[in-house]
Formats: sequence, structure tokens, C-alpha cells
Amino acid sequence: MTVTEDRLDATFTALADPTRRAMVARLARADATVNELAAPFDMSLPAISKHLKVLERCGLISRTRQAQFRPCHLEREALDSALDWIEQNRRIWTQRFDKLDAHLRDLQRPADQQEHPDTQEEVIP
Amino acid sequence: MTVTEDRLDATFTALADPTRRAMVARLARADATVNELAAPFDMSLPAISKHLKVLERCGLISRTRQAQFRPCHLEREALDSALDWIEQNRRIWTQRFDKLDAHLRDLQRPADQQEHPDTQEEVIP
DNA sequence: GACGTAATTAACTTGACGGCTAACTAACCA
DNA sequence: TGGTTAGTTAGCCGTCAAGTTAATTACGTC
Repeated sequence: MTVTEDRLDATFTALADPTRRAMVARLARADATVNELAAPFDMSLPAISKHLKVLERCGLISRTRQAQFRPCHLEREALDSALDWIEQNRRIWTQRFDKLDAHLRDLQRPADQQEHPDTQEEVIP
Repeated sequence: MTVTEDRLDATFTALADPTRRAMVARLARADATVNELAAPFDMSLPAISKHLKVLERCGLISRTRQAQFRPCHLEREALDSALDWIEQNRRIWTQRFDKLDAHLRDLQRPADQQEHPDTQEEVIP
């Protein structure tokens, strides 16, 4: 639980920076070396290196070694975890209003056709 | 562009904190007042107030006024923006490997059945 | 009007984050 | 061996985020 929590913390923190999001977007299309990733940015290489470390620590990317290059690779799992969290809570939110809608539709029908004509449901969202 | 960027920055930053994620999860189920939201946490009310301000500034929640209470309401849009960003990049990532798979399948077929028997596609992910 | 409750604002401390330069390691090349 | 390219580490600095306590605003009740 807390492990997952901390991982989510780190993942959302990583995604909160526009430089890192651009890196992720770049890596979604193809693996890239550090210098390739750095090219679009007006920023020192050490700064880039730090950003990559942030992405690596939360599992968003992995790095291998090919001669003097360290190609970066986007990993699916961490991205999925973040996606799942948002999706789940959005689903819960949506269901709440689906229920409300159903209730309102229910109220518009004649009483003898209503599914729960007597129950006082808590439907205020 | 930059507006959307900044909004995404703020949204992911908001979601990066476990206290705020818990608040969002709570608000997905039902609207709540500040004190209700504060209850689960061993934290001063001003700290809670600050967290809510962070959630409000990125549009994740809105607050109305009912007598001396300020009920908080989860808004769908900001949540969707974050979801969309991740989904899109995950899709791009996935397509890359789908193409690779298709290419590999293609290679296994006899040459005269292949779709692009001559082209040298760049398929290394 | 006085008091209690809901919530925010103000002022402050602490620690993490994002950037820099300088110095270093690692691999290739000639 | 010496030089070049790729990338990281170390150390510094300014800013901002997250928490605290104390004071303040806003509303309802007696």
C-alpha cells in the first residue's frame, strides 16, 4: 500500500514537470540517448541527467548501456499505474451521477412504475 | 498551449501528494466540507486549507458556500486532462510495439505474401 | 451582543526541487 | 598515449512547497 503510494507520488511528481513530460512523449515514440533527449531544451546536461534520474526512480524509464551511450526506454508499468488511479476515481465520480440521473428518470415515471417508490435514497451528489 | 501546459503541471503536482489524492478519492464518492475532508488526517486545518487551494487552483475541485460551510466538489475536466495526456502517450508507445509485432509476423510469411517485401522500415523500437 | 463553530489568512521554519558550473568517469579513436 | 565524445557526480544557490501556531473572518445560536 504505502509502497504503491510512494510510487504514485513519485510518478505524478515526475509527470508534473513539463520538461519531463516532453521527455516521456519523446520516448513514447522511440528510445533515445541522453543527448538526443537534451537537444530540444536550453538546459545544461547535468539538469537533463537529474530529470532522467527522477523518471528512472519512479520506473517511468529504464536505461541500458551501449558503448558510451545510455539509451533510455519508456516503461509501460508506471504509466499504467498513474492511468489506473485516475481512471478508477473518474469512474467512481461518474457512477455517482449516473445513479442520480437514474433516480431523476425514476421520479418522472408514474409512481406505480417506479423501482423504489418508497425508499428515501441519498442521491444528492 | 502554455496554458494547457501549466494546467497539466498544476494537476499532476496536485495529484503527486498522497493527502490530496485521498481527498480526491473521497470527493469522487461525495461532496464534502473542509472539516469532513480533514477528519482522516493528523494535520492542522490550515494545512488542509492549503491542500484544497492547490486542488482548486488546478481546477480539480470547486467550492461553493452554504452558510458557514464550504462544500467541495470534484470537477471532471481537470481529471480528464491528466487522463488524456497519459492515455495518448501510452497509445503512442503501444502502437510502436504493435508495428514491430506486425513486422515480425510479416517476416515469417513467405516473401510473395508480404505486404512490403522490399521496403526497409525502421522498426527497432 | 456574546459565544461557538467553520474556515481562511498571516508569518514563520524547514526541506525538497530545479537550475548552474566544475570536475570526474567511461568508452571510442587515432 | 593523448584527445574527443557521452554522461554522471559534487557542490552551490534561489525558489517554492508543506507544515506549524496565532490571529481573523464569517456565520449561526443563545
